[in-house]
Amino acid sequence: MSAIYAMPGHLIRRLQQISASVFAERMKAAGVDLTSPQFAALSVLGEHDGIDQATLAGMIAHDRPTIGGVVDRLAAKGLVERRTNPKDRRARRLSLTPAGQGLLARLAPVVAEIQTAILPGLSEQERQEFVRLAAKVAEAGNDLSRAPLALPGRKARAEI
Amino acid sequence: MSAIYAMPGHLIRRLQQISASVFAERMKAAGVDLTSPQFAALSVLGEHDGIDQATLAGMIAHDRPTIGGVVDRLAAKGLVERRTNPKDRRARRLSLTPAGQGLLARLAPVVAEIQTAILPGLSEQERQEFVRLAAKVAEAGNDLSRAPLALPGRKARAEI
DNA sequence: CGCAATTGGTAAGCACGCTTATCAAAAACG
DNA sequence: CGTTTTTGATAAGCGTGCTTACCAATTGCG
Repeated sequence: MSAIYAMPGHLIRRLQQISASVFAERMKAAGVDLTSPQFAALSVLGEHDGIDQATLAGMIAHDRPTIGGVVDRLAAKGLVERRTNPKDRRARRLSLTPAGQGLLARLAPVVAEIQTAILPGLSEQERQEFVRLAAKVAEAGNDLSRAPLALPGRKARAEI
Repeated sequence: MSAIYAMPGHLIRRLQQISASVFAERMKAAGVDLTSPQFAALSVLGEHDGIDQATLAGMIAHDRPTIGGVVDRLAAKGLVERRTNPKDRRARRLSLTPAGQGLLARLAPVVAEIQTAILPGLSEQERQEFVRLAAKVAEAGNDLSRAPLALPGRKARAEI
């Protein structure tokens, strides 16, 4: 047995792989063509209408170029609209189209189910413990990641 | 606060992001140009000389096309050699070059350090618990992933 | 006010990580 | 023995996720 199998780095990659597979499979079963970053973007936009791409990137912990591509594809599917902000002509304000809102509502139960399917083999208690530990690492390690989570401050939120 | 922040799927992605960043940064600090899948491949090859690409893919839980690219890059760096297996002319037998062996040995302490740095904010006990739970999920969910871990059977190992 | 530094967005490029498809070779089968 | 099935590798294509670099717009500061 190679040493890598007990390494957290390898295990995390495997979990990400399992998580992505489960997500893709369930979405396909629901007849929806959406990847998990696309869903994350949709979900945040559902709660924060009108934010720009850089803010969205910060809220789902991605870099700007990656989010640009994700939004491209969401826009191509007619789920998201991009409008130039007249107050800041660099920025693109994003909002869900009616189709995007409808899809998001329809997906709520599907995504809820996915969250338990993602952690197979664990008891309910273990699952909670896993989430607790993972959240702790995500918070402590936020600044170590290349694209840290950046929630907008109160002022920025008010300006939307 | 959006609902996504408590979802295991999102947390796992964040952990993977942190893990990849830490790995990249430490490798760079060590003056080594190697990504984490490249290291995983190198590590398995160090213990299983002469396996073919499909076997390697199974042992690090990747699909064959991905491993093909990883091996391409390792070969380009002069760390791995690819030879056609005369007994099965479809297969490419892989082995480390002396440079590959040397690098692998040099990296052992670096990689050991990385494993604790990957899980910041946890006590030693919590880290062990995290690894235990993650390993449990990885095992239970193996068949859910698109590229399950596939360790060669005793017979296949003997044939190498 | 005017210039410097910052910020939003995108382009180009690279490495995964997966899909489907294709080819050649080997194995399994009747 | 021949045919079908499986298997190893690769090609092409798509979607992240990141880097550096660049432009344009805005902000901060003297």
